[in-house]
Amino acid sequence: MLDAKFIRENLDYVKKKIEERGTRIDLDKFLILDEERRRIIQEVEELEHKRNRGSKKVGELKRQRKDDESEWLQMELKGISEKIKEFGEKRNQVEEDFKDFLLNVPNIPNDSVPYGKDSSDNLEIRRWSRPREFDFNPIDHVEIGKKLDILDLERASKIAGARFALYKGLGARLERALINFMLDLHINEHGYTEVLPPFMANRDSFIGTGNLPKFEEELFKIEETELFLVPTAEVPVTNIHRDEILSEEELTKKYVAYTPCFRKEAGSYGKDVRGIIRQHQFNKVELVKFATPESSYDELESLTKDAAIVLELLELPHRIALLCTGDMGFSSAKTYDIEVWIPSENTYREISSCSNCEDFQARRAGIRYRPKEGGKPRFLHTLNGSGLAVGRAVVAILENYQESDVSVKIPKVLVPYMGGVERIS
RNA sequence: GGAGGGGUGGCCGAGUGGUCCAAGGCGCCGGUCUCGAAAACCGGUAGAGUCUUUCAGGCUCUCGUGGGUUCGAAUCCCACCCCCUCCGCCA
Repeated sequence: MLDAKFIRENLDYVKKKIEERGTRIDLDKFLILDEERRRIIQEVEELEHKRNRGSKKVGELKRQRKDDESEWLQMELKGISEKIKEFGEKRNQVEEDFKDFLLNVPNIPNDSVPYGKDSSDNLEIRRWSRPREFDFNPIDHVEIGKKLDILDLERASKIAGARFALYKGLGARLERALINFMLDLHINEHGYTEVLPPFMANRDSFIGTGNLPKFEEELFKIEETELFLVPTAEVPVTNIHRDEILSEEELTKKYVAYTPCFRKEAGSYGKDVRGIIRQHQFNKVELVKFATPESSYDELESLTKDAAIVLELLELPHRIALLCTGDMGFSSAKTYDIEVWIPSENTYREISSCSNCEDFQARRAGIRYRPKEGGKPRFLHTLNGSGLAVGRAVVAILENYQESDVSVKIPKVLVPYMGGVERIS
């Protein structure tokens, strides 16, 4: 959520920045709403002031046993109270419209974000290693999974439907090994605190991160309870500190969490239908940071590095892209995508997305900190990034590490996590 | 699921219709004392919105949330949410 005062005072700038994202928002409507809101606040508060003063007087009169005068005044005040109620309803309505409007305005891109329409305008920042050249015809992860009997998509669809996976044997083991490897790395080497949050969260939490009210159709909802399955650990973990005031000394706070993620993938019909690239349920290790405004962009760089190191250690070729204004998520002010090489598609595919949301989520979720030098609490900056998407890491390993005999070598760092297994064959 | 208890400022906790502009304590900040520190003592310490904007102040709201009663609600009434204890069921 943007600061209403900031929009009011920087209308042209905000307009331009929102347009750069390719979002159309009628900010003139906002101005009208804002003006009406402030007008009605003034009206109501003036009446309330009158009433409060009068009520105090009634108390005095009663103590002085001036019952007639009091009676008179009470009658007058009753009228004012009725008016307050009437205006109050109007005020509530306007405040609600005002808030609804703000909750649907996306974040402003940081000035370091390049302008662009879609993913083709993203800026490649760097590449790590080169795709391997095969001296045989490589096959895709679906075939590898079937031949090695570690991935059974037919039976998964019998159980739950399309876009679900059933891992078996060393396939399941590989998924689990990756989760543990990533968690240990971020905990031990990068200083994150491990958390294991609920896999469902309530509406307020989803509003806090910006997934609601705008993107409800992408979520799985548990009807009876008003809970939603988390589409990413970003939701429960960022909300750990909702409505809290932290002290500056505790910042930067760094959390890492493993959760399964549930997404309806509405609007992606016909996209990535083969394999396990795009699933309704997948595993992810997520990094979340709470930082001061002054440090958040440095923290974004280090967070992205923390995520990319996973791929370096797995020795998987990848590149990092700075997303352009038109390709960023709703809550983000700046995002780096990390993309891993997928041989069967002859291209890089997103495996991590690292964002600085600045104070956008903090304002929605009421997450503040008290500055060291004292004074008013300030909204802090929230950051998050995949570290990494586990299913896609499995795809990358199977395809990049395949041999001509359809066996798959296990990356060195994972062998201990695989109970010493060095090859799936 | 049943019964009972409870949600008050950064934290603990008192407060059953007007002087609550929320006692007291802890913590924090400043001062006195001291070579310095501790202790003691003194003083100050919530947030949001809005207006005027001498950036200082005025006003309004906030005691879990939303309604209601009343001239006036932390306090009375209704609904909901959350936490705790016990019982039942269960991994």
